[in-house]
Amino acid sequence: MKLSTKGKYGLYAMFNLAQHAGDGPRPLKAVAEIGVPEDYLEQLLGNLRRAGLVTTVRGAQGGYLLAKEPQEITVGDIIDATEGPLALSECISDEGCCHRSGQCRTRRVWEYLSNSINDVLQSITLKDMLEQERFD
Amino acid sequence: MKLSTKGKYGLYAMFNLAQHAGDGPRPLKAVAEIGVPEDYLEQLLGNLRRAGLVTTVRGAQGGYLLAKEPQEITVGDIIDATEGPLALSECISDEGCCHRSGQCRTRRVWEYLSNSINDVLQSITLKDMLEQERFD
DNA sequence: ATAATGTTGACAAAAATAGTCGGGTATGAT
DNA sequence: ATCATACCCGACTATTTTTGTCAACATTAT
Repeated sequence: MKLSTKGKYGLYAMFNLAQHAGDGPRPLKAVAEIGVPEDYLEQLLGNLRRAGLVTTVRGAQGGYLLAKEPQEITVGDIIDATEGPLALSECISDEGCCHRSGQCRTRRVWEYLSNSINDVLQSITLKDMLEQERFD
Repeated sequence: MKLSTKGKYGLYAMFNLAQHAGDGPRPLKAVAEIGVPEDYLEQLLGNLRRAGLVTTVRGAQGGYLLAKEPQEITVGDIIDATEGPLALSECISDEGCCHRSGQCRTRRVWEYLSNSINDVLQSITLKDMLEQERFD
């Protein structure tokens, strides 16, 4: 069970934007300093834009901006936008998977785990990362 | 971010063994009633055996048995054995990944998240699933 | 012996990941 | 106007992971 690079790169990129919030639109080239191929990063930022986490300014002097304040953007939001929703089992999103004996008894476990993990992911914001006061 | 079928099938299989604990060794054919190809399930049970979660009896009348009491086996143990350890970022297991600017600041986040998620996974045992009293 | 059963390693199809590329569109600067 | 800077979008490809399948072997109850 691991994260793909999409979620990781997505967080790097968003953190980079957070660090430079207030500097005006930040072009892709600049964000790519986190060490991700530009063409690939562009796709990820596209997903983040469609998720409402960044806004863009097109044309010269354009670039990417956080769409909200850092304290309003959580790690969970970013993972969601770049990796797709957390789905420990398709039983949670899909219906009609419980036709075999014994499996329904595990469904509530997936649900409980998903909710718990989402809570954790939602509990950290970009602002927390900027301040870095937490994380025991 | 999702679980592969390995973890899911692994939990199904372990829950199946838990339900039939006390019946003696349960052959692969019987466990496969959870709806998983026998040849594939065999590999997963092999991993669960090497992780010390099941024991086996070879030969006729043989089969698989839980290696411990249901309350001593957690969902986290099973996911670990079948999917490999939770690794949100290779920065946690590997060293030497923090040579680019800004990335180290995210490392502690991965660590915090990993620990939190592991806690959740470790908090549910097979006994909990058998009794099914929890899971709000 | 023989049939039932677990063990092992190699192989392969399918899907997901991780990019790459080429052409578009918008816009500030000149 | 035009040009350079940037974002936008869809298609393509290589690599890796997942999800099996298979064949040969080892062990043991009967």
